[in-house]
Amino acid sequence: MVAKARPRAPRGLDKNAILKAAFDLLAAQGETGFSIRKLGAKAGIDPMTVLHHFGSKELLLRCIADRALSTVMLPPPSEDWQNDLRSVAGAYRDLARRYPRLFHLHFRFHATGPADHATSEVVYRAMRGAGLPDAEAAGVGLAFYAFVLGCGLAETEGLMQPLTSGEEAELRALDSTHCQATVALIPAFKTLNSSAAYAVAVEAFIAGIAVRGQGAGRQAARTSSKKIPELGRSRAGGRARATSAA
Amino acid sequence: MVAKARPRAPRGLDKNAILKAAFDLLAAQGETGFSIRKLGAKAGIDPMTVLHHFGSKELLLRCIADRALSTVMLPPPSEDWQNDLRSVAGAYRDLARRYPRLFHLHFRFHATGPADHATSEVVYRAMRGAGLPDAEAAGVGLAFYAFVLGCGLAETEGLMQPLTSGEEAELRALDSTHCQATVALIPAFKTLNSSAAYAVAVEAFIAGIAVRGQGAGRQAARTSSKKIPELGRSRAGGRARATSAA
DNA sequence: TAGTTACGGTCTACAGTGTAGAAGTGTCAA
DNA sequence: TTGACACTTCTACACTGTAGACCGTAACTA
Repeated sequence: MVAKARPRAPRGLDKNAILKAAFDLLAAQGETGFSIRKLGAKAGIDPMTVLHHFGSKELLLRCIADRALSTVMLPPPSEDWQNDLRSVAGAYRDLARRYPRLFHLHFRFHATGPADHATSEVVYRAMRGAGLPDAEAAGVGLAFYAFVLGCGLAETEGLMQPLTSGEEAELRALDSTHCQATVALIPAFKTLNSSAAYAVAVEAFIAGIAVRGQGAGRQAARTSSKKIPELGRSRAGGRARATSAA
Repeated sequence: MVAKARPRAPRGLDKNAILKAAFDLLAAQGETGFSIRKLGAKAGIDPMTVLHHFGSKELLLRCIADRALSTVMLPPPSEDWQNDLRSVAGAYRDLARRYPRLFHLHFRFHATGPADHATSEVVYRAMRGAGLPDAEAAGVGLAFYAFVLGCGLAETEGLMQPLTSGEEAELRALDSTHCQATVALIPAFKTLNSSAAYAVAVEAFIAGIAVRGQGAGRQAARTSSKKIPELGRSRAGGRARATSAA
């Protein structure tokens, strides 16, 4: 019994080193392959040391998400609100592609920390720059954020990938009278370019915000669109039916 | 030893009854409070019976997601593609609000089963109806789907809720020179109406798609917007800087 | 009718999880 | 020297998903 392998004494491992190890492990293995015990083994410390520093696994994950967010690079806001929105969208797409295994955390732990505030400031500034009234700028800004997060998550989850042969077979087996458009787009799905799709969708959203802002700026809106709802979803036209097939 | 409490014999519990119990448990407790053992206890069966029918917890969750999706009611596609998109957006928002504890599953297990195909057919049909070329219709259709899912998830995760007093204090503590727009919007955040925000964002996206479709229909586009990128994100203007504060 | 097979259901056991509580070890101030 | 304190580790508990063996019943075959 010469010496205990791990004396119970301070070892100079600061919180940041543990966080870095946790970040790397999660980024590499994903959430299913991530556990406090595995982290301890990888970092060469007792699992309970991790909890002593971070309180719980939940709080540790929150710190990891914050750390990922802090790597987001964003040019300073300019006079061109449209380009500012493109920058935000591009930065978050970058984030999703750099850390696909942990991007989903940004949905769970949103809007905590200064990194997020700097980004959202750009978004809200853009919404006002587009001419939206404050009452709409707040909501549409959040929706733009949700759009960007949703697209990033869709990409990390494989929704934006080109069709595999197995999926193609599944689509071809669909009733071509009821799924005419889906079947017609199969070639497009096979050659899907997620970067292009993302860019076009962002452009569309920005163009729509511009339309909305111009309308609000000139008059009471209600010029270009038949109706601009103030509340609730429109469910007009057609009897509702279940989408599930027989 | 009169009788074993649970004879190992068929008990008439079909897969569907187990699925219903699982659905209810997950919808009520959320994923953290959901386990095979708890489900077994609630349904009065052995936990292994669940696995015998569903193979694994993962596959069971997939079935639960499919079941939720099959409750989506959607009017049949009409001649008005804009209204069709509103219907899809409204139906998914409904879904998120009805089952907030399990909505996130639709990101993990996307596009499996006939229910989803019926919905996405409406989306792709709308994209073509808007005048988008097939190469764009596929990607923008998926992005619209990601947008809808993202907004739904944002709502279930609390991102779209009115500001609490604690969050308000946090925002007020921000540097008002760097976060001018954010601070200015605090009153709007306090009275945020998520239904209205959702509706306005959907209108904006639809309007943007209409603009894009008209441009593509008439000429080569490049009329209303300075540039319409074909690929990649634009990162023009300004030196990049980290958004994390000192 | 007897034998076989297939299936539904259960039991046990294993390797793993997060974390509460206690205890050891070092550093620094009083 | 004596506390107080922060850091680290150990032990233990309640819980998880699930592999593999086992049992009962029903249906089919010879």
